[in-house]
Amino acid sequence: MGTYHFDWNDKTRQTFSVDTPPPYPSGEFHMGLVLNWTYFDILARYKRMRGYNVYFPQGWDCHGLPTEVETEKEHGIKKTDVPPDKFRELCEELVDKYIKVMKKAIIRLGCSIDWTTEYKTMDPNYWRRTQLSFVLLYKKGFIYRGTHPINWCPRCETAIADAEVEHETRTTQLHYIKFRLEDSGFLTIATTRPELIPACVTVAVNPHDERYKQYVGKKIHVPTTDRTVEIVTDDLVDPEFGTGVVMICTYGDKADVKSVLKHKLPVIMCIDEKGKMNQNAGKYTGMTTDEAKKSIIENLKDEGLLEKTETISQEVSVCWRCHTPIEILEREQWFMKTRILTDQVEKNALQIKWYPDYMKHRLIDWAKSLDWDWVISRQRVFATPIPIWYCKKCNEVILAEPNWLPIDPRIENPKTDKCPKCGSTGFKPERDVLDTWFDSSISCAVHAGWPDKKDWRRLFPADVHPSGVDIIRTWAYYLMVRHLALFKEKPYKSCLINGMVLGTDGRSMHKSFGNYIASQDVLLKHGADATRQWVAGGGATGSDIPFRWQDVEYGWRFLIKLWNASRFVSNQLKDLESDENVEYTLQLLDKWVLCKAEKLTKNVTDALERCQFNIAMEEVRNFVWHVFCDRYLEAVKDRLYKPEHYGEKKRKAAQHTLYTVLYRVLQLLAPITPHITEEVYQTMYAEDKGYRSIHLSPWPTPDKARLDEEAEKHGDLIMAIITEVRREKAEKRMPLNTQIKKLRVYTGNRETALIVNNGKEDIIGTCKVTEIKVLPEKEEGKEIQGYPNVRFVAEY
RNA sequence: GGGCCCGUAGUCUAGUUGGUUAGGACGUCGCCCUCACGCGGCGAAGGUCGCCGGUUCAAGUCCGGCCGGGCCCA
Repeated sequence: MGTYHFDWNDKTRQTFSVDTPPPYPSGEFHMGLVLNWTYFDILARYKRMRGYNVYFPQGWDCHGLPTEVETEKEHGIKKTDVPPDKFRELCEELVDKYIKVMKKAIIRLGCSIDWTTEYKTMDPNYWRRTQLSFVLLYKKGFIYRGTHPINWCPRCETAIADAEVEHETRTTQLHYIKFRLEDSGFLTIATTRPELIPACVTVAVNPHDERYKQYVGKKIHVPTTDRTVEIVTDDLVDPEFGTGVVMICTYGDKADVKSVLKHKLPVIMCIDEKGKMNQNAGKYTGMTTDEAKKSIIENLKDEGLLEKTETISQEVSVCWRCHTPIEILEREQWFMKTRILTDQVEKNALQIKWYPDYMKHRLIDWAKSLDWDWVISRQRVFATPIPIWYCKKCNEVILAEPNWLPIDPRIENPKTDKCPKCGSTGFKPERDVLDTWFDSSISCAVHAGWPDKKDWRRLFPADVHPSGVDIIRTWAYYLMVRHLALFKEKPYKSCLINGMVLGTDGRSMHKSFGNYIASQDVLLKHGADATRQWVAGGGATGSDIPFRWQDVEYGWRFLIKLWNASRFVSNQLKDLESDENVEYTLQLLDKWVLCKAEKLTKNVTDALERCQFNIAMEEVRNFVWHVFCDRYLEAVKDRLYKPEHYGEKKRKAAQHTLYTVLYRVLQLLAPITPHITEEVYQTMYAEDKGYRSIHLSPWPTPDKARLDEEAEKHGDLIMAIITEVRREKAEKRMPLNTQIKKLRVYTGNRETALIVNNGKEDIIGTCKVTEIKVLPEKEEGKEIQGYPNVRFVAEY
């Protein structure tokens, strides 16, 4: 059984399950994923050492349009050129290729995943579960089919959900267009989308706008058409925008949808699924929206109806995958009722532990802001089929039974002879497929073993759901609504948020910005452990972190430092058979560093409990580099080199301390830098400690016996004296190894004198002192920083 | 317009419930050439913690206002 294997049969240890987000197999494991995966791998490794039976699965969220597009390109075909199952096969080949590449990157990064759990959402065994969840939600009344305004991406030619719509600021032209009043005269409206004039169903002004009160209720002629519409008032109209008169079209934006509903206006669609003008657009029929816009403006100009045009910047709604501006179309689609769950979402979001805490607002605010239910049908091929047929005669919906699944209605008929309503035997399949989020949003239940494992609730809800800040509104939200609807239970107990990776220029990292760094380059240059240090130490959990080569290099230098320190310790321990049964007399500085190691253990443990990886990282790096290496190792060298002078028991004490502290440090670092710690463990400790891997060793708990506050305080004083002596040598531009003939330390009192005397051997060894005198008097001399009464005089 | 977050040395950033001299990294400037490491070591300089006001014995931290930036949503 592998080191990271989850033991299903172990009922004694507590479980800890990670809801690993299955990534989209794009073929590149980018720095954002490195950040994400490192976070929860640190957590998984930490929990494993804490004694949990850690469940750390890995899946792949395979379906989606980018793969369709690339498959079409690669094979020079259109998705409709071949049967859906054939096209699916071609997509699967591509996805498998990309998964291989990404899997390699995850392994290289050192993630402690249990690969026996690997799954792909495109496997029939997975979409069986997606379909089952659809069937169950249908039966529970959460699924409905309806004709509603929906977001439509004309490039992808599919409906998309609110969560898939992003907003961008773009500069655009605001056209001032004269609409002829039926009586006489004109009103000038301002619009950025003149191509929608054929779909204009009313003209609106703000009810409080004095300028236009007289026109309310009057009829106005819609240019390019032979229609007139009534002028209405609407609070949504901003009197400051343009002329304060706007046209309401079906549909220009979501505000139009509200107005149409409010004023019970007709719907005139003039744009089709491909983003072209349809027959409602009159002479503009067949043009693209851009062509129609140009043409209409030309015509209005000719008629003298175009007053002026100005350039403004405007928020445009775009498709998050391709950044094409979306249209709002009215189409028949499948929906999941999500808004009825909003109160539940809020209640559960507040029960969940968020890292960091304020991220819960992202989920709650998003849930509350939704106007529409979730549109779950997509007009694509490479996705989970909707398990529905329609009766050819009476159009009755025939829902698949759970035991028919998985099933593709586009290929197979329902496993029933006749329509349950009219008895007819002809069926037509639902050709639409499910949103890919419908696949991935049951991950918590699927990871736990639903529906096949009887005891799946044992791993449900997941202990942690890790998520990028950008996908809280999709992943975290959809998980929540789906599991609440299916099981009346929240899907995860805690949510660990990672920020975005920024480029060295401070902007978010994008290929198009020219600030893109491929994770492969980073991993190849400095290795996984250095890269993971950049993640852990780069910034506070949840905040965006900039990519900096210097940070990775620092991590890499730290590894070299740790490696060399381990080498040194290993050399010094050559004659130490085993740490057991060694007689030693701990010296002040031994107790000092042991005490500091205990405090470090507590601080790192606390930080990891709170998912404050940056704090854990800094604590342990600081200790290893500055306390252990720069101070303790340097101070103890003399004692190690000259047992004949100090005595064997003092040397053994140093050896014991080195052995103990290095092991502690390796354990504390193991979750963050798994490779180097394992390597050192195997060569120096494995035989003695007996654990197969450092990652299976029990997490250290602070040893109260070693929490010697007095020794720490006294050691700090000895260290301060050493520092001050060095500072004087630096000030006098003398080499550090300059021999001091005589060092007099004045302590001001007898108590302090005893303390210094206790550590004088370390001062002698570290500062190269021939003779030291510790005197309780108060005398002139160089003051020790932080100890105003302690001074020294050195004779060189 | 609403919500959330942020503003700390030249640069990037840490700072849990308010409590010693605001921590770290990069960069800069001296010095060392010490037998684990020069991918080192020892030191130094550099901060009115955006601005204004308040609460408090005590504010980077809490409250209010202002200025500036980011994200999400209208």
